[in-house]
Amino acid sequence: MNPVVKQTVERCRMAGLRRTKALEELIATLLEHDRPMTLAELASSKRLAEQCDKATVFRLLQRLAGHGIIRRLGLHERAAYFTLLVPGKHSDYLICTSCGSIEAIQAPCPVHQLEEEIRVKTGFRNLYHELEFFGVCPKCARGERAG
Amino acid sequence: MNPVVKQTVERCRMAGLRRTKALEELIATLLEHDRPMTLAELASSKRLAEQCDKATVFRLLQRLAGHGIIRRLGLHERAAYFTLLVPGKHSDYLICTSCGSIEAIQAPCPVHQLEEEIRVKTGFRNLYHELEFFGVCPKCARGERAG
DNA sequence: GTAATTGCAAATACTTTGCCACGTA
DNA sequence: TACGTGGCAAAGTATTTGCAATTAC
Repeated sequence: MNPVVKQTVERCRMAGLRRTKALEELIATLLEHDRPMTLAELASSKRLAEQCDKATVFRLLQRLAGHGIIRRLGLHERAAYFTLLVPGKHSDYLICTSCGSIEAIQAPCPVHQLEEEIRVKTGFRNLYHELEFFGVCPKCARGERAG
Repeated sequence: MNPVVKQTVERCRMAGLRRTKALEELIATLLEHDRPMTLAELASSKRLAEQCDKATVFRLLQRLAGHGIIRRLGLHERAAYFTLLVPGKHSDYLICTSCGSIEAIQAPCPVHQLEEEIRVKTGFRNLYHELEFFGVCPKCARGERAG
């Protein structure tokens, strides 16, 4: 099993969750796609479609989000997106408003200092941020895909 | 009439939209609240509740977003949020995950340079970003409001 | 006069829950 | 054994659309 999957399942165990097949497949699926995914995408993905019901995936996502193992994101679509939180790793995203493609941005995030200032000035706890860039990708701009 | 409302309605007219009472009230409502609002909030706000149907507000929001007068935001809630785009003004937001309060952040946005790099490297068109900070506000942390 | 806009009601889309069966610890 | 989990189906919430009537230009 992929070491990050193993490590994440271990975090789930620490948090008091039971080690089920569905849990492992969900984490593996999120990890191998390496981008935020919707409930519908997850529930119909190869690993999970055969494994369990959509309601189960939903409840798993809820539990994992509650324990800080995954995070729920907005991203403008009607459906919510979920992304695996790997300790020490932070991602911002670049999203095409035409075809809906989503990719993680590699560049170092320029927001940490502002985040620190906000933490100090406002007294907010458990502060984190989300940064997304939206635009029309070159393919869509060329008309290769309709939007 | 508030000059920003007037100016924004004028932009709508330029874009080919008709000047209706509902349009003016919608823009005035968004402006006076000065924070992103949901369709439900807007449709039930004092100015709009008496003015028109929720479907009308929905379609107005759609049209305005299509013409770049307002923008649709994610913000983690199930409902979509909408914010007025005033030329030359950019806001990032600080959101309490416990009570749901939303406030605009005054500090200059630290993302412009990265945005420029992304524009150049990826060839994305019409690029813009959204930056939100989430956390638990001091009131909620003190237990004044349940979460 | 003509096309955009609106209201009402019905249809969708996505999420969330109830209840009882099942599996992990 | 006990309690977290899972399946199925039904309910809930927010969005989106059809169509005939109305209104801005």
